[in-house]
Amino acid sequence: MAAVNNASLFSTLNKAQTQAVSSNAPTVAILAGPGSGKTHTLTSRVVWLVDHVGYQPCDVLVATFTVKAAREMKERIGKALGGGREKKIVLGTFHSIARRYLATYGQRIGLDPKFGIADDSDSRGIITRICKRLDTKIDPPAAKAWISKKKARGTVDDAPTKSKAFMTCFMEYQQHLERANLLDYDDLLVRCVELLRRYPSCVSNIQSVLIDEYQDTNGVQYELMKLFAQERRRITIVGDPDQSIYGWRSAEIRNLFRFLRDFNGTEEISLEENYRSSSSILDVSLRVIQQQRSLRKEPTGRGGLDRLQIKRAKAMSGGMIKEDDVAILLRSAILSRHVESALGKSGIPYKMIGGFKFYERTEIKVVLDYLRIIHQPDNNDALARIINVPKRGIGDATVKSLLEEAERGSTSLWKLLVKHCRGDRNAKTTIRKQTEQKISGELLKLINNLRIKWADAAKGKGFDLVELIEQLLKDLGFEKHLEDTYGDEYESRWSNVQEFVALAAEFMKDPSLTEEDALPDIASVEQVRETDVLAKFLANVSLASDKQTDSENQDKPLVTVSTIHAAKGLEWPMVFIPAVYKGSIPHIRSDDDAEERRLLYVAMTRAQALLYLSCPLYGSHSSNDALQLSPFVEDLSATQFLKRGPSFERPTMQEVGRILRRELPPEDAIYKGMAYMTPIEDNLFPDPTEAKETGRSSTGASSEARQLKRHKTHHISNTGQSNPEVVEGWNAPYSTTMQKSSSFTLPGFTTAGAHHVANPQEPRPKPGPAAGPSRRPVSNRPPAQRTLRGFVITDHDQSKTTSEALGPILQPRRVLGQSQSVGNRRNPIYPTQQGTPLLKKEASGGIESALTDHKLGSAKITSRPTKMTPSEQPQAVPAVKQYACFSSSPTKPEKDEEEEATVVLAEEQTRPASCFHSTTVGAPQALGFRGVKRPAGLSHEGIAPMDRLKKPFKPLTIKRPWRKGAVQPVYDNS
DNA sequence: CTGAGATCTCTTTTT
DNA sequence: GAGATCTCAG
Repeated sequence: MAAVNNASLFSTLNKAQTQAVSSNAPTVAILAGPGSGKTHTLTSRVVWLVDHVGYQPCDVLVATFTVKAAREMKERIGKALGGGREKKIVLGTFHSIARRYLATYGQRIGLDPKFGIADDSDSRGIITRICKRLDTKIDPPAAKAWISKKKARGTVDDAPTKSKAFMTCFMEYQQHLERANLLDYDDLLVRCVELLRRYPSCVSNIQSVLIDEYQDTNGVQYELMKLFAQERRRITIVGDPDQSIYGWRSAEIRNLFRFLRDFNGTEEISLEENYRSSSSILDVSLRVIQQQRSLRKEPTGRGGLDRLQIKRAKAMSGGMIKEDDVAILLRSAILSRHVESALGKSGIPYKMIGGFKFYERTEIKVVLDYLRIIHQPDNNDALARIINVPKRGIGDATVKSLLEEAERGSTSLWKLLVKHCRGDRNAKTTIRKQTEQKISGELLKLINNLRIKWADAAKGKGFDLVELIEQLLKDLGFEKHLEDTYGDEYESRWSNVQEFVALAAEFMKDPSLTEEDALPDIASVEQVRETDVLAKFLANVSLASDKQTDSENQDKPLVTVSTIHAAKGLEWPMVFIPAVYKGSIPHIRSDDDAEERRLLYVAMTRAQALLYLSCPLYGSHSSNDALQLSPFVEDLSATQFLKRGPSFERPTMQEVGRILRRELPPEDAIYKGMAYMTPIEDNLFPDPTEAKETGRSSTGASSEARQLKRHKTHHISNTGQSNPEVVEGWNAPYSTTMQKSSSFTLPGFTTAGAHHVANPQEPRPKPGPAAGPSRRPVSNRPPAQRTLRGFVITDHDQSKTTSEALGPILQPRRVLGQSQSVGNRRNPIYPTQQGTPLLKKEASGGIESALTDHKLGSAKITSRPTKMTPSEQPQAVPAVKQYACFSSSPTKPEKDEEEEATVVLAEEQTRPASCFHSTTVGAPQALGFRGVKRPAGLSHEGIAPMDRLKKPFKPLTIKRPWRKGAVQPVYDNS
């Protein structure tokens, strides 16, 4: 069997991947950059382990970090493995796997098998209450973060005084959870570690452990991984430190070291050679960008909105690009509102991933809380939340005092209420007669009834989860309640509830879709079989806080709107990142700029062919300040903002088609299809001059902003469902355009012709249609690939290497021509540009060019004499969008540069869309027009991924007992 | 004390 | 643009 399977298995793998998949080393570390086929490699390895090595699927454990990744992994393994065998694999997020072990074996460590999961809002609520009660000055969110860190990491280093208050809070919190029989997310991991330490037999069957996105592991997860694998110590990890974006969740890149240290003889494999496809993407994208650049000279239009771009892209590609090829990635989920409403108005179908939490909706939470109480009446928090929903005449004050009373008496709220209604309570808190009746009759009775029914159901009385929920809704008069509370808005709320019921039904139909299957039986180890569907359902809700909507919408192509975090591991032909402004990315509340930078990097590398970054000019709410472009792209944008949005001209689309390996329909077919709409050019936005005419010259940012706001409301009420393309884009007078544009609060627009494009790996040798996807030799190294090692070096030798490597970049100002973007080491990137490579040392020292090329912003820093002083910088910013295009096309002729300077100058007053172009380097201009002082260097703190790329490559310093390719450890695969 | 209406405040990312 | 919090009438 092996032979046949292997053939097909390896046919889709390149050499490095093959090596990774079929490695016989007990521990394998696969280090790879974006787009190098990590997931594919990992899934293939699972297949190999099962089909070739011969492990039972149930003896293989695969852990991921996000639900989506788990789902995808399962699907892909399922496809590759066949026969539904993937269901036997212990696969899921760390949390979900931990939960399964705890549910099955947790009793051994004194866990009540009916434990519930305290989700984020539960924890927050509990901690907030504790903080209030303790009357400490500590900030609940801070306390929460501290506690979580402490659990996830084991230690927290901070001032002892701080720790003390936090510690008290921590202990109270823990007690509270225990009383309510809850585990929070961190507890799932911590307790599972405890379990597996004390009872290794629970995982004695596990032959091999595989970890996806290893760079996201935190301390506990690392322990857990080791414990999962304790029987055989066979582990495969896959990761890319540059995509480490979960530092806030205590992910520690350091775990890579630990891994290499703890597992001597780890085989390390870089998936460099597989960068082929991406590399050709780079190459081709280059040309795409060029096409766009050539358009810049036409003075027709500028700016644009992604929703329009989407339509245009679709039209101009004759349907080659469809909605589902497009993703809009956001730093924060809240931003999706704007995007969603804009998409909605344009009639573009979309789906939202991440951030948007169905189960967090109030109406759903109420139902869930009832279910949780039915499952476990002692859940005080849940009970307290719904005790007065629907209104029963109990107010906050009473609830609070009841809760305190319960706490004092070491009992639960539920028990207290039951007692009270039976009349054996020495009332400390008075409850009114009327209220008492309601509680007794409507709440306690209702819940008790359902509990009894549910208990009977367990004995096979044919009462399932859906019926339970429906009964609950009926008994509660929930629809009426919603109507009373939400008025005309109630319909959507009620439909959410109905959707929830449908989800429950789906869950019942096929629990394995949403939730894992039972853990494998282990001879001689006794298990508690999870029989309670309700428990599983609730756990699933807590651990997979998003619904799966895919099933119904699969026929229609949908644009994806997603948080960047949730987009990790995915890719799309066309990607928009519409909020690249300071405060969003890096986020205002983030204290780790390097991580924010990686985040942007992750976002950008999701793009296969087309990448657009944009920056709105104003915040959406009451901010008087114009938004500033994210410092991460400052240097890029300074040179690469385009006046206009992208043009999806035929040559461009042809290249896109090549990248995607799709066929672009013939020209006539395309134009036939777009008879009545879609401007070919993106000229939504007025010229600077026109902007002035519309009365938009500087009157101060704040009044502008206000004006904007008015426009916004105005617009919303006035624009019907008419074809937005026509209305706004084309025939409408500018005033309308402005209104329309301002209605979209993420308007500014920075196109980036693919991140890759921003930094060409090579000079385009002969820009010709020959640039096919597979043409490039595999020697091109994916930049990020090395970085894992780069990182490793970093820890040892950081200061030195870094400062040397980054020295030139850190220099804030340089004179034109003196420095140059970091191009390909072997070949100066832009033939026409003068200047020397930034990193001479490396240039001679031989890091691969690609490593440095990959750098996003800083690789491109070049500068020229400042043309304007800071005092010339504009104060006011009219409402026009900015478009930026990251490109890497060759230097423009001098003339062009002059032109550009002029354009930028014009923007000084009127702030039209500004246009940057990487090749028309001009950071100072950007400086000028934005009125921002540029930081001394991009990489002021931490080592951003792209910066790390600049470090010379060194092999890992960790000693290993054998060399690659030499003696391999023998599998004891008896 | 409750409940309705008004006002303030925020807003990361995921399990 | 929703949630938490505050204010005041009953």
